[in-house]
Amino acid sequence: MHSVSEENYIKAIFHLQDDLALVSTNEIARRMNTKASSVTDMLKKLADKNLAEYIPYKGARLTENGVKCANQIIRKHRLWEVFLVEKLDFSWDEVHEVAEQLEHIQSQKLIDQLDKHLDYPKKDPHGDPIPDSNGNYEVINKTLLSQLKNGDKGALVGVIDTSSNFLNYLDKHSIQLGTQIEVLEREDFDNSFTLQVNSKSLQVSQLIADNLYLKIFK
Amino acid sequence: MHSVSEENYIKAIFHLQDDLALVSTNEIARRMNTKASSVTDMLKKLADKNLAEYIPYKGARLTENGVKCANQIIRKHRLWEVFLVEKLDFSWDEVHEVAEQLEHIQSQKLIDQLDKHLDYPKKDPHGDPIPDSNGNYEVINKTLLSQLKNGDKGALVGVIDTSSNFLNYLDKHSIQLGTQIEVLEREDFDNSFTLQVNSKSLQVSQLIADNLYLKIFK
DNA sequence: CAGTATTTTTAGGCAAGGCTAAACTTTAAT
DNA sequence: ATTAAAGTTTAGCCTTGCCTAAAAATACTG
Repeated sequence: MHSVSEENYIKAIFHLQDDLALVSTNEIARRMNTKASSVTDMLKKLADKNLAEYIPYKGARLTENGVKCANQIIRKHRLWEVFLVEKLDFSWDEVHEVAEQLEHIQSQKLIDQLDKHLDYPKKDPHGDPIPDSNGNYEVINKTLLSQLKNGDKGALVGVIDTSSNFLNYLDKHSIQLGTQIEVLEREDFDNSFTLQVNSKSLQVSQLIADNLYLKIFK
Repeated sequence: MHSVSEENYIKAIFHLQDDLALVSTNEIARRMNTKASSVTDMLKKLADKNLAEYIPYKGARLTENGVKCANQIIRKHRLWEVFLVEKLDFSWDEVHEVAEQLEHIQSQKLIDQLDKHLDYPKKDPHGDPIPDSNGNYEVINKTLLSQLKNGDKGALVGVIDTSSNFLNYLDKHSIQLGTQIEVLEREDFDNSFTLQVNSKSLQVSQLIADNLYLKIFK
């Protein structure tokens, strides 16, 4: 199989890549907290293993093989997150770090049985879809809060940032998956929003609006 | 914290050491499937970190610190084994390899919550005691089958070898924890035994008798 | 107790994965 | 079209953990 380091690079490229576009060395380095030179080394290795396509000075993208691999890692990560929240009473801001470790455990039976034990969940605690054992997952219909206009209304179905800082902020305002949110006013000057949430009005910055996914009510 | 490799050495020394006696470099190398020279390197490192006492050419033993550390690793290993058997329907011969990986996950909360989720088990699926979070565990009153005499009788409370090969052998003869075993006859020539198990008579070699722990009926 | 056998350590190397500094491409801007 | 800035790669070095071969220490044996 692949080393932990390889798996982490695969995951990073997967999350950064947007369809056909190449992901740059620097983008990967930023996301992984390493140096560009280390990324170059690894990209060569991933290319050798046919996990990524690498064009020097241009960037890299995962091969079909690499995508398959990424999906399995993400499946494991998200299943463990569900386990931690549902069975071990972790809160949604505590799971990421531990799941980062658990996702690298190698055992097909383990992950199959875990999936079954959790009753084949479709989403993780942050609303992200869990790939099945073939790598397929439900595409979730969602829109970034920052793209909404006055009067738009929806329910929270996902978050992008899964850091404790951000999730604690949401908890503080009793915002969780499913919470209904309405845009009362959008301030074009700084892209901040005035929202109606839990029967209260709440002022949020662009950064926050850029990290919340809603399912819009028509 | 300590690296995976360090943890594995600590565990190996712990299992090999018999109270005060020093464990030799070669013993450790054999158990870890590495070379003696690698062991020497690591013993120096463990000594530097005050996890082991190392006397060149003589051997090593864990310090109090090292023992504490070993107990925590063993606690994690055995709790995960219980989890795999009780919650994910693994059989007792399948758990070891996966638990070897899971025992290195670093998260105090994870292990505390897992313990709670499993309702604070006292023994793992092979009958071995699970240390509590302070490193204390119940001493189990047990005797090696190979030390019994004709007519002795008891119940299986533990196994030493946890390999699939051995555990499958036991499964084949429907021997599990709690199974009653009586020594019908001991053959002094080759230390083999004729046992009464599950209302049948069973011939076992010394190797097998050396891997079964019984609690003797008085 | 001398000599051999065994065990252990040392010395030197290798692979993975990271780093810095220098060299080289590409991009952007005059 | 040059040139400066930004991005990327190369070269060389480091650490961890492992290895082999040789040297050193200890243990055994007659």
